[in-house]
Amino acid sequence: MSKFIVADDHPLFRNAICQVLQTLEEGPDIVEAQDMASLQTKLADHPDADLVLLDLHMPGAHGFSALAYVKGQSPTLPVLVVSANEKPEIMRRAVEFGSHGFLPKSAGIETIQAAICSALKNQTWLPENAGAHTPASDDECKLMENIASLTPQQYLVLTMLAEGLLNKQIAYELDVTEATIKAHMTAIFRKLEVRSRTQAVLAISKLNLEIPQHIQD
Amino acid sequence: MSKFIVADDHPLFRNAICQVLQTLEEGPDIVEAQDMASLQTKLADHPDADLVLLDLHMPGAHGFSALAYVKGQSPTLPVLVVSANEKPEIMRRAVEFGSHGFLPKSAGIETIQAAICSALKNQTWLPENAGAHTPASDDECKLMENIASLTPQQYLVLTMLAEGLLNKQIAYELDVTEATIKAHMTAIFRKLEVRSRTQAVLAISKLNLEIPQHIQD
DNA sequence: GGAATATTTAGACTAATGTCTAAGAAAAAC
DNA sequence: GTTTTTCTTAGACATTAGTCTAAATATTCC
Repeated sequence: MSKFIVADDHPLFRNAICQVLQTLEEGPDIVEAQDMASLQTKLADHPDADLVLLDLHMPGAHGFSALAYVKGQSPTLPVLVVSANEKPEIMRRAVEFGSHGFLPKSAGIETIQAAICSALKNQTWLPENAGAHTPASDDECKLMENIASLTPQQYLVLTMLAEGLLNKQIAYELDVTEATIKAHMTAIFRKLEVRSRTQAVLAISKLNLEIPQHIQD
Repeated sequence: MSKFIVADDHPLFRNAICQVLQTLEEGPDIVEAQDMASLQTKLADHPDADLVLLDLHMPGAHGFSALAYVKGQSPTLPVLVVSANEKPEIMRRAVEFGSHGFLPKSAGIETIQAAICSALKNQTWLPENAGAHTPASDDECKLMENIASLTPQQYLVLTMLAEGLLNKQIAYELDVTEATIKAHMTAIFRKLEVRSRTQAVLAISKLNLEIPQHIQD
């Protein structure tokens, strides 16, 4: 019996995915996450998971940085990126960045089944229209590695920084003192090899998905 | 006789465009710019220009914010966006944001001629594969207007901020004091309706082109 | 010419950032 | 069960950021 983590902010879609998972085997163990914070928890709580289905558009998930984080926390856990975005570059970069494939949300049931089976067998799956492979730049790969090296709390702080929040506000949200946030910031800057919060925001922006979410919805 | 401003950082491509312009009429007046700073100068020096051919990938041009700036400075001057990017969303957004069309760099001579003629006649031109129209969000349009309201110097400071520079560094580059940069920053924040440099960077990032430049080149 | 706008700067201040040292507590890894 | 990593916090400190008031200069618009 396999254990799945389904990370998507859309309840209807999570439900649909669960339906498909149940066609693959009897009573699969399914863990759901509706945002990046809950995914962080579920990841830590279920180290025995066999596959993550990850929507890069979840609240708190800043594009590919979310993938970097999951791969950093669980390097051997297969990840299948799920997105409404169907651009070949995105699909290929998802694989380049360590996922086991890309599943467009428009896919039919058979396609979804095939992709999941491939990922469980540790194979990569891509839609037919993904086209030729374009390698990601060294800079980008380096950045993915750097983000993967962040601890869970550091990643959380980084995403809140990427919302434009002040240290004070982040501290309040996380119910810790500002000193703690400052310590995290310094650590984050070191790992991302930047010297200020502005540069950190610029770095993470480079991993953003291409189309702003509000356009394609 | 028409006057053209050709803004592209690639000398070969500028040259090619000039060739095409010369097929359209006898001895056209052609002004060239290789980066955003020189485009700012040329725009100010040539208020009688009839058309701008604008590459959004020029150094200093942060995606659509460059278009916003040109439209803000010269609201009635037709702009033809030129880019290697051929994504329909980009093309349509270019028009949505006030340009008179989108010219893919892969276009043939006849196509380029047609696009330029359309723009000169104040008509909009789009490639056939641009597809259906998707309106930009209100937020995005508002942001374009806000950027268009920036003065030339303010825009310049904003782009340097978007490079991750400190006030002190920007002041040194522009050969003014830090007090001047601070004054510009305060003005920029007001116009962009943000409260910190971090938020300003996030705002301008929303107008970035979809694919990082190093991938598609 | 006069009015409005853009650019520049200073000084004084407040607030926010960021680093360093040091250290306690909790959780995870081995 | 000890070691390592993570998370937390404090205090002191230096730097940077940002606002406000005020003003000089230059350009442009009408």
